Amino acid sequence: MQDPSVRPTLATVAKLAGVSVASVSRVLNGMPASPEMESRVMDAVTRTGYVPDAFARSLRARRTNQLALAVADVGNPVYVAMMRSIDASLRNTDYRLVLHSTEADLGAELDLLGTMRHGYVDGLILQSLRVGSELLAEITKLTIPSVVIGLLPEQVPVDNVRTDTRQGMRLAVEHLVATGRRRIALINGPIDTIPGVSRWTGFSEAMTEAGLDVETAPVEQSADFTHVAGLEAVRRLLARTKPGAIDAIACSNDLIAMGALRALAERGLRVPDDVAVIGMDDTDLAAMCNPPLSSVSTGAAERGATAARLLLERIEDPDLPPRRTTVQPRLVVRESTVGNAAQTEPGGAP
Amino acid sequence: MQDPSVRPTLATVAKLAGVSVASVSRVLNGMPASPEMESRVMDAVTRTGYVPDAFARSLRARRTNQLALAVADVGNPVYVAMMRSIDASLRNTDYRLVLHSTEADLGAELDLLGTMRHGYVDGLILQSLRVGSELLAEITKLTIPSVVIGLLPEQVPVDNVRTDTRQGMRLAVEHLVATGRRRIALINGPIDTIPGVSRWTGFSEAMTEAGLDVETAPVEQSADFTHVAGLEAVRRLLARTKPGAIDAIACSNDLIAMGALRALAERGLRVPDDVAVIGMDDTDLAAMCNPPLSSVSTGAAERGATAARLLLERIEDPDLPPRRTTVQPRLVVRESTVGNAAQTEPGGAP
DNA sequence: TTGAAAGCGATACCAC
DNA sequence: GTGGTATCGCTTTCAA
Repeated sequence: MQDPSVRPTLATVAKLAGVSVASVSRVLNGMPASPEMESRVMDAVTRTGYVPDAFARSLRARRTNQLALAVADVGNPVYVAMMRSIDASLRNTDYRLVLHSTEADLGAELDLLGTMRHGYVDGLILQSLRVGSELLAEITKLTIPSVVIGLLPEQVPVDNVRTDTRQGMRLAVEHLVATGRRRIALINGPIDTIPGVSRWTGFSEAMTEAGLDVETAPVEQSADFTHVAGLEAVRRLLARTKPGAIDAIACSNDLIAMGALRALAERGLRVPDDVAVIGMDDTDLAAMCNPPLSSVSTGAAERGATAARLLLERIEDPDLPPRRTTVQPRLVVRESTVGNAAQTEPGGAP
Repeated sequence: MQDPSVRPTLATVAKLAGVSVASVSRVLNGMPASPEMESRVMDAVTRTGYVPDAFARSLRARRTNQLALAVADVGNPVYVAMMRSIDASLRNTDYRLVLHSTEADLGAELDLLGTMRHGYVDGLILQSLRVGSELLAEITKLTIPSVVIGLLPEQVPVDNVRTDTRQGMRLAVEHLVATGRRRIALINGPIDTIPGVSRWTGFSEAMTEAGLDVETAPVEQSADFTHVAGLEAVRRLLARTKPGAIDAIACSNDLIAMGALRALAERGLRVPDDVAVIGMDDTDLAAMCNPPLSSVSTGAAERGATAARLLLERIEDPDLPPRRTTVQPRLVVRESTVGNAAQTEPGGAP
């Protein structure tokens, strides 16, 4: 072992082995070399405790071995699930993951896209709730491979992973109808967001197809997609409707659904006996609820894994045409809609 | 604007401005320069759209502007809270966060510590459940500034952030006793882990001090700290004890407590009327439970923020003596122990 | 104040 | 197969 206070470099190793730095580099990168050379180099490497410097290598090789992941909120279970599966997808590659939380703030997102130009990552996965024209402009200007998770307009030439929440909400309502519910309420998120609109559309379509009147259906808007806002929305809903007027609540996501479970309990209503509740996203929370929450999976993990795959493919071949992947929602039945439910019941698009 | 396909470098800017690269570098780094020089450079910079290359700068400056964060499980709400607050702490610095999930696997942790030697980060925050001798050996060998979140032996000269879960469990039991409970059960995690031992110790101490018999107290071990394992453990507990034999359950964490809420509901037992339940960690989940879960906060966010601060300080001054910070647990009362509880009730060490 | 030039540590090209 | 060396993009002496 050498003096540990100064980090050994290729030159250190080369000198000790009595060979050139070029040879050391070659051996270390698995290029052809004589057995004699190999053993001398490897010996010197272990004796010096040499480890290549990531940045020097990157500077030369024009490759950082880093990918950036930007999520709206590192605290939200849906995004956590995505992160997790992206992390898992990268485990057998030599990419590191640089994490950015944008707090769903446009300014932060724009900033982030700007910093990409410093070239500290080989690619970017951007998860964004609302992709407006401003953001879009920056995204298309990006010079590094990138994948957007979220709803991108059709013509944008950027790899995109999305999920069909309109269809997801239809699955939810169809399930409620199939299990005998007729007085179905919707707790939607803000209607001025893309997710809000598509959920509303799905609800409306499914209700109509079931021969139920959407016009008179109780619909309440939650201030946002959080538990607290959901709880308050359901309280309002229950306050303004007659007892028994509602026998099911379709919620825009699991957090809101948890609020619903709570609000119903406060009123002494039993789930699912009096009122069925279904959520959306099928986060880890759903299985942990009391009672366990039926939910429509929006495939967060699958979306994450797909995004990772698309990104790696594009890095491999930047000339690939832009690709668009849609993850189909899937119904997961638990006890909040069916008392003695099977653990899981497959569902999905026809 | 230049040809966008080739990234402008300092040389590009220098040529356009008709000055030397050294001058451009100086201006860009805010070193003294004539106003004339400044305007010429800045003009050329905007015209070329120049942005410095992160890796080239790092290679030269011996500073990566990156910190590594290794957590046992990016899916666990406690670690998510830590991540979040670390991320927030770094927001106003120019450090990026490289995320690693070790899956609580020793091999993965050792691997990770090894990769640190590639020098791609300026510092490391390592959160680990069980710091054994093997891991410890590697940690002390680390040549970069690092902070460990978790229980480190006293003599280890590494910055350490910890929480006193023994005291935390005492707070939980004292609260149960203070609210009239006497037949208190403990659902502990694996007793062969550090957290498992300290929770048991705290439980035992508090019970004894309250004049309750620990020997006969119902204690069940959960296979791990997850919801499913907790649910099963509580089912076992209820199966082997007489109805009414238990009027409170202290749980080793919130996930287990959620399992308890569910298991009690399955038996038709009311919370808190029949049985009080208290969790630990005070994760986001606690407030979302039905009923909302009393919990002992182990200050995940605070621990994260502290770790970040310690790390930045050490990077600033590597000669600082090793520091050890303990975050005191804090009781948070919700409805699972007290029917009509105040939202939060301050508590803590004497 | 400004410019020339020497590295930082690794890779890859070009002779031998 | 091996060694010398230019180069990646930037910072930082050292002179002028």
